[in-house]
Amino acid sequence: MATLKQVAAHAEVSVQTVSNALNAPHRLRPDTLERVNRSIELLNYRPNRNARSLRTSAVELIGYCVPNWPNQTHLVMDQFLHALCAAAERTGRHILLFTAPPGVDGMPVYDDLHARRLVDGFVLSQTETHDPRHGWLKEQKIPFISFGRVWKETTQPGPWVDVDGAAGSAMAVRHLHEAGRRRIGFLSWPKSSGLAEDRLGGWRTACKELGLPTSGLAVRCREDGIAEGARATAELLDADPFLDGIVALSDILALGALRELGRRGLTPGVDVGVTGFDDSPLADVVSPGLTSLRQPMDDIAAELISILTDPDGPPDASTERLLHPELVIRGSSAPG
Amino acid sequence: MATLKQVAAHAEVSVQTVSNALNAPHRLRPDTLERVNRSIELLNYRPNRNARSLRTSAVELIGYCVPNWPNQTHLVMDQFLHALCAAAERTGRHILLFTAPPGVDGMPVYDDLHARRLVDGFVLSQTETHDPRHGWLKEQKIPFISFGRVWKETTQPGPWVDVDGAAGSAMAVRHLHEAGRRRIGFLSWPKSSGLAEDRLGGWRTACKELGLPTSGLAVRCREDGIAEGARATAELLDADPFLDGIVALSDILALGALRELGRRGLTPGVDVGVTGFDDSPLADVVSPGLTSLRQPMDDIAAELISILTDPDGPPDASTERLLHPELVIRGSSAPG
DNA sequence: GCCGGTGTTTTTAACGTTCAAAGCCTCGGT
DNA sequence: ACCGAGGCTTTGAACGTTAAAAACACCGGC
Repeated sequence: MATLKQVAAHAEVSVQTVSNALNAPHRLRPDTLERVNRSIELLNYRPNRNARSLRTSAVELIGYCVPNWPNQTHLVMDQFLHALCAAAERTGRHILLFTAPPGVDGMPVYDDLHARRLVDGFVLSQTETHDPRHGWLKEQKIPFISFGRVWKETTQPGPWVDVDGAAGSAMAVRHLHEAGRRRIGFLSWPKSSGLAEDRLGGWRTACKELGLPTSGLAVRCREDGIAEGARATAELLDADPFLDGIVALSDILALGALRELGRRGLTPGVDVGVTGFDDSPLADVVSPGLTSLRQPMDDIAAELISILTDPDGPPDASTERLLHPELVIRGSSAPG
Repeated sequence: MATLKQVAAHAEVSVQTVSNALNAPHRLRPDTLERVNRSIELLNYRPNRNARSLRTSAVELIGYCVPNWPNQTHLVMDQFLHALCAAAERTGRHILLFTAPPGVDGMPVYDDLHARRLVDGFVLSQTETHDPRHGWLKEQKIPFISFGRVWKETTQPGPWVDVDGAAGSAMAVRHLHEAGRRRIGFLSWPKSSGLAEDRLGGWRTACKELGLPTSGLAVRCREDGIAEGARATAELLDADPFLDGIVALSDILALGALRELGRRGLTPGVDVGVTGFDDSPLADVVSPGLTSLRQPMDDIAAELISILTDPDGPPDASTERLLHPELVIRGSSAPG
């Protein structure tokens, strides 16, 4: 394994000159640069990242805690991780995975990773209502960025990137309206979820703008499951037989809706238009395909990395970015 | 950020003594150890991993290439990653994620990560038939371990951990047989897939052992999709109206089977028993639940890490571990 | 011929840790 | 009292890199 010293000897320059050839090539005379580069090439030199990090005290690694909540399905996690990695690599960085207990119990793990210089900062996701990690990291002055808002106002939430759920619901409503739907229901979660309130609000606003009814058309599911989605759909249909559209808070709930419609002999996309959220692999795999709101993962990841690694303004200055989802139309909302 | 030097000054010992307190405590007199530990605690000292790695040339990081094959769904990737992280952490290591082009085009990326000392070795997954990575890494003497066999014999495949697909299929067949099924079909993939041939072989062997017919009961699907699974199921049912069991190579194909059964008015679990593979989130989410063969992720991960980080015998000595899947029984194979 | 300036290269000194070897006790045996 | 052995601790050097400062070479102006 070649070192700077060996390259320097080969090119007959000092060690520092080789270092400069890599980090500040403009400082070298063109012919020297050329000669050094030839030696680098010839000896197949690669800088030792540990030595560099020791000197500069920056490891170019970003920590991400891989979530493990068995009750909540992470259907788009692989998409997210791939996008995050790719974005990090575009800035010469990488993602370091770790596990930690949820909530405040996990804080020692974050602290340790940072204190031992395994990472420069963190990307958080699965942000909870009142997520304690934000305040804690901020206090420790550990750089971080959150995918997802901290919904209830803690003391100074810290920087985040999120997708505009209200806008997404509104897009779904307008799409169904254009397809002729006039009585559009909404499958929601318990009130405690900020994400749910956001998406529900978008549905309500859009319906009002279009002159559509909302009263009695929103049902809250107890959890994110197919069975709950089906139950809630049954409840909606029992209360209003003329229901012809359903906007669901998640793909899973939407699948429940599809199932209940099928059970009643109604055809999704023909009798009732259905949309989900997040465009998980499920959406493309059921029949008819599920119309869903895709999270722009590449943009999200790029924003996360860009804010976290911004050399000036530390991300401490509460940066906030709200991105728009994209409606992916499949058979569940439009026949054919 | 406290350093060894500061701790040493505080405890009134030399730097090396503090280092020993951490790495070889038996070398210290009990009272010295106690005093040093108090100083460490008091100053909240954490060793700087970069400095340590520079000195010892081991980074305690394991590279894992996050796959990105849009055509193939990675429904259990989050389970795998969590298990892998946890297993790595149990040995004081972490997982570093990266992206790379598939096949031999990605090799420079692996090479670079290793040469620059960002990782000590690699965990490979999504191993392909004739996967070029094994030979290449072996040649470069870069430590690696593969999740999944290299099916066609390349020159010296290298160490791997895998799940016994044949045993899994056989378990599924025996389970269906116990439930009274006597004509059990198999949904497969093209012959080129080693994984498919493995699982298909297990079905055939088990059927023969139990005296069940196999001729004409295996269908090959062109790809891993719901539609293909449904088509193949239709083909099976058209050819043999008395078919009462289906072992599918994947959960996705099994979902296709469920769909086709429903279309024909047949009830999964009652009229025809269906099983899938991998126990993806899908299996728990459809109705009836899909009986499926769970991959023992924690064991897999533990084996991967243990072989890769084995201090004696380098994993170069072709180590091979074949683990058993576990049958998770749900409504698709047994009524109730 | 000397001066200051500009552009290029080298020297020196770290970054925080561990390894190898040397040093210093203390103690039992002669 | 002296020696050698063991247990514990310190010393010195190194891992490979970069920042800062110093040195050098060249040039145009006076």
